[in-house]
Amino acid sequence: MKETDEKCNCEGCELKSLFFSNIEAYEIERICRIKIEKSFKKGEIILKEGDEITNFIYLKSGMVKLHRNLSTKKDQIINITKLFDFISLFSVFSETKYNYSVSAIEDSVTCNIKLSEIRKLILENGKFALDLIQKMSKNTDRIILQSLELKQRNLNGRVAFILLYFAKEIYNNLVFDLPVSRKEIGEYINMSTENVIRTFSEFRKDKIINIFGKTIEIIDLKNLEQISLLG
Amino acid sequence: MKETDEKCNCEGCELKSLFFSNIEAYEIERICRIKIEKSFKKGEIILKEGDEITNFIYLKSGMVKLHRNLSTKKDQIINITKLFDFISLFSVFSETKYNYSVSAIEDSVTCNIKLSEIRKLILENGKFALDLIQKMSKNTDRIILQSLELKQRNLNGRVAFILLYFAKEIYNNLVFDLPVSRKEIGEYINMSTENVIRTFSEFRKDKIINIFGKTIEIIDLKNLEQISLLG
DNA sequence: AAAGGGGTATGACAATTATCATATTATATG
DNA sequence: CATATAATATGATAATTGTCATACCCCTTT
Repeated sequence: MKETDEKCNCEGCELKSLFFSNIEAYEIERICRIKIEKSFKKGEIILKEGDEITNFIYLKSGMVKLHRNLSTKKDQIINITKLFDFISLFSVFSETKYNYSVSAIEDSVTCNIKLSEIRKLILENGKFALDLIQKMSKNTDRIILQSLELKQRNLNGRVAFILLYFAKEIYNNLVFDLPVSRKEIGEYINMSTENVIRTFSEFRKDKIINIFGKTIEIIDLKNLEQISLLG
Repeated sequence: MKETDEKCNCEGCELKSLFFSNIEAYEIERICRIKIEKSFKKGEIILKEGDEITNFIYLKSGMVKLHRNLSTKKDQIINITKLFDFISLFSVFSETKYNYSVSAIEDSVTCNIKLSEIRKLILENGKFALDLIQKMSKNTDRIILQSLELKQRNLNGRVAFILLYFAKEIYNNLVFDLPVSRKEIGEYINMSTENVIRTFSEFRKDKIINIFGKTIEIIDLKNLEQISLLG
């Protein structure tokens, strides 16, 4: 992990709309001084279950997984998410310690702002508060709904669903590189590694997808959507 | 459903702390005028998937289930919750229409405040905004974590978990009346009705619980906790 | 070059869970 | 009060899913 303490270069940041469109110039100045950018290499842990919650963190670039430990050998993945998402997501305003971890699954950059500063902004700036509530709601909604969608499906349906999630929501492309191993996909959609691999193979045999290592190509979108719908 | 338009009688309401402790007297007056209390009989629908989101709703008394329709015959229960919970919970600030329904599983009373008024309060009153964010976070956190806990467990574990949820979180008692049918429990913890019944029977045979119709008595708490932990 | 580890892959088998059938009891409704 | 309907209950069986074993490949480390 590397801290960059450069000058405020948030012009390119999409979250500017949240943090800056409603904020007076002098407030921007303050946020700029106090925000800390951190870089993480693929595989590095951004925050760990049990860590004190002191900062409001969002993902400026890269991709991360939210996960929690079930036992020495087993992990449960809560969400895989990309650009401009809040990653210190839930719990931030309701707990003192994280009950989940966040790890970089690609080289990532986070922007960190002291929670106390965010609290101050909420107290002082109603427009900011309202925007923040909306952004946070979108995020938690997404997690809840995805979890509900996944758990009603059988194995085929779950694999189809998650492939479509990667293609449509994450990569916006029918060809993409899986950012995680088959094992991690299993931890995400709640099935054994072997069955993830097996289902991939079946989809390949049925000419629904092509597989080249981590690279997936969806070749029969309609069929995959149907499996996700019915499965 | 019955609307009661009586004078402001919110003194006994626990949510007063949220709505009133941070609000000036004239604001209280306004909220009082605009809030609408509604009563629902057991089984009545409080709000329906697809309804326009116009009000901020919380449960003043009774018990409700949040659920969504999967097909003509199948329902998925998202959460069962009681006194003083937000029930127009997620989506309120991020969608225009509800993507879930809420039904009364006991006679219930809701308090309804126009969303526009809540928005106004957020904009004008930072302390209120911060409290609201915390309350909402607690609620969505609870749903996400319960969902994660449930889906890692096998059937025995899930049934044990949900019985403990009722005993500890909802009724605060080792003896309680199930507020829902076995079918609904299955929809909640994602298993077939038959297996819910079967698991209940097994727990009874193993002298972990007693069953008298809807009444459940936990007689071997330690064992049930162990099953919930390991299952 | 050898050894070890993790990821991918596949088959065989075991365990879990759902479904179907049927019966009984409760509850609602005319 | 009778009758339909839903809820509870249990057994038998089928379908789904997980586990174990094995193999291969691709790294990294020694």
